[in-house]
Amino acid sequence: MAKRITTQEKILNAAEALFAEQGFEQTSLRQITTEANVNLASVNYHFGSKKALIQAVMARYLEVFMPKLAEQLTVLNARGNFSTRDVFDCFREPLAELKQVRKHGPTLFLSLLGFAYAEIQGHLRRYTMEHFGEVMALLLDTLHLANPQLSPVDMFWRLHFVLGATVFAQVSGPALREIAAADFGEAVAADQVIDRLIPFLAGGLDAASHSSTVE
Amino acid sequence: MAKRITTQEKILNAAEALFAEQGFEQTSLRQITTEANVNLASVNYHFGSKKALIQAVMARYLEVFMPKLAEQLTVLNARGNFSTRDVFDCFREPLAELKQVRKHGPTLFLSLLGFAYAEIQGHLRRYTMEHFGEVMALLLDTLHLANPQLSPVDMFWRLHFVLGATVFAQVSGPALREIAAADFGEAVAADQVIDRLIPFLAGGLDAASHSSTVE
DNA sequence: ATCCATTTTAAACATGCGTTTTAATTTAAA
DNA sequence: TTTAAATTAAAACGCATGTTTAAAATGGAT
Repeated sequence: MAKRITTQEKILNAAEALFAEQGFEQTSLRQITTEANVNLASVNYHFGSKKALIQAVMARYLEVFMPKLAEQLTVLNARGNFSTRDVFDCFREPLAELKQVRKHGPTLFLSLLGFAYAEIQGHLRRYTMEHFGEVMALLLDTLHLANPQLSPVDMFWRLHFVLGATVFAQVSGPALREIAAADFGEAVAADQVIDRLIPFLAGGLDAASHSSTVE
Repeated sequence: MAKRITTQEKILNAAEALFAEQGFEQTSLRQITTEANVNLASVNYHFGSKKALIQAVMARYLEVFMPKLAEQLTVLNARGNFSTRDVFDCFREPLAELKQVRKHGPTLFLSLLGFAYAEIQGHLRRYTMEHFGEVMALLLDTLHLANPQLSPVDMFWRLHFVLGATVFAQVSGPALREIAAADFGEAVAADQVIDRLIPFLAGGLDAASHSSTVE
């Protein structure tokens, strides 16, 4: 009664695991096909190119995550009178929803997103902007409503600072957790990193702008 | 009376410019030697390998920056009674000092640091930790003194969130500045990104810890 | 001026990459 | 069962990389 796993799925599963661990550019098709026990050429047969494979891996998560996030943000906007913290909490549920895609979906997705953002200079940039664009704009508007004292351009920059910190925490998370465990004897689960991160991000976003703090 | 520029210097100058723009792995030795107008093999002759060249490029800045930073932090610790903002301000002077190394030294160095941190999974990690280790520990202690309400392990994580946001702002800075200019009609110089960043970071670091904000 | 170590040069090497090709095999419909 | 399409398989292609080799050129010291 075990579900038949197609070659495409075998490739996607092996690819996403290796991508999340090493990044896109550092992972070769030969690694992927070896791990998936399929022929090298099958990647180009089923997906056309490595670029297309990367997009397919991302799409599997984005198509679940993005609508959910947009929905949460829309609800919050309709409610009105909310804080920065409320905006960030909109991410929790859509992220948890990714467990349905894959067991460790939330963690995998954040790692993938991290590498995608890190390699945004390359071919992923256009694709990312196309799919992130409108949700990003909605997020930007929502954050602006939560922090009307900040100008839109200030909010733009701070949102990207937030993304940078998040992405980096995720990408270098394993290494940092290892160091933290060694230096403080305190093991931290991957999920708890986000709990540490959110107050930091909210505090940064809510801070007074530079123009009003210049001495 | 123009100072004689050696082949090694020509290589270092061309390499650092390309590294700061594209990252280490994305820059080939052929690009570097073409830009520097030297022979391809001269890199391996003078530096031994590409790895060693990368370290030489970083070392030129680290050897100036790190002692200056340690000095500033030591002075601040001796003074006592300081804020997070004071700690961050310790970075300004050592960074400005890099103009003596190179005209656009501060910007170049931050970009290089960003890529180094981003590629920390590779061979740069050990080298980075060796040279950053003790200064990082001093920085951590100093930040803890500025924020005694946070536990050391909390501070550890927040410091890395800070580094992540900084690094990312630098690495993806050019692309973001382009977008900001298009969307807001507001051109932002590279230096001003740091002015936007510092209040954000200080606000994040000073935020209440998660344990006291859990609902 | 000669000699020897240093440096520069051109060429080739070995390796890994994404992709393409061509044939074999499997699958499913007629 | 036959037939045609879809899939898998093995091999090679073309290209770019870091590195090495061996000869040529350079530059001081004797």
